[in-house]
Amino acid sequence: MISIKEVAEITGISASTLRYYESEGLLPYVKRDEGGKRLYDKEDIEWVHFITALRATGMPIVQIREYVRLFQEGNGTISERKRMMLNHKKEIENKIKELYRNMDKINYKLALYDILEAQMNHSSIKI
Amino acid sequence: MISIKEVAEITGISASTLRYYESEGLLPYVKRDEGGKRLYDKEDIEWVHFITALRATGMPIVQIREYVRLFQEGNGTISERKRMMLNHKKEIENKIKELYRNMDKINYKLALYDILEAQMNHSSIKI
DNA sequence: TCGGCCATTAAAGTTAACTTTAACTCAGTT
DNA sequence: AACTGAGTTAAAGTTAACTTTAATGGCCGA
Repeated sequence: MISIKEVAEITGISASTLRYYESEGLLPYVKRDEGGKRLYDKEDIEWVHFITALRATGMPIVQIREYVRLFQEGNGTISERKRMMLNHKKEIENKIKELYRNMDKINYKLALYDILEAQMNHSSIKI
Repeated sequence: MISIKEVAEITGISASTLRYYESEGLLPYVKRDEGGKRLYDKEDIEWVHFITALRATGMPIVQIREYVRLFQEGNGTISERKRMMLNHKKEIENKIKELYRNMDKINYKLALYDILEAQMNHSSIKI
């Protein structure tokens, strides 16, 4: 059972963001000590890591909250949760494809710069 | 020379966003007709497409503005512009790598769901 | 000349995801 | 007893990138 500060250090998510995530229903059941301070166990940390992966891939907080809600409902929601993850995986794949497509345009620009520079060298013009 | 509405239709960027981009210095030298209405030529449309690629890959508007500023300065800034594009390309590559890394975590979750579902089928529990 | 459509600007509003602040408490140290 | 450091909450603030609104005007066909 570790403090919020330690979780922040381990996960790279700031203490205030951890509190914010909790207030948004992304981290239910975080325990407290006698003084009311948050205590995180190993499972909580794993969960923070997973949430971070969902966030880093663009899943909005409302959707993560919905996922957590389904999780709390129990095994009856497994197929729905699986469907959510499959959908999200497709979105990530699309995002990657779009990044590649747009990177092509930047590569094209870079190729033009190579030609421009070559021309300038050829005509002895210094940039 | 086409209207803002047509450019919006062609590029998928709304007219208000096109005006916003212009006000932010991303689209300099857009001409006007006698009535003060914007007129876009082929080059402008290409530029909108390129800006869109930069935006879609996460380049912030301030940085695009800086790129445009260098472009307007002329050929003396070619190496700097090329450097910017190379940097941005690296950022996109990193972004893609991070997406793959995080997708792995989602794939792991999906594998767990497969196991869970298999177990439930085996024990004749219906979800 | 009227309605409809398209345009203009400046300014205000929106949205998501945090972050910061203010006021307070509590535990341990000197 | 005072200080330090970490925690708490609720509320306000921030940021980027747009979007919407309000007030205005030109043009064109019926």
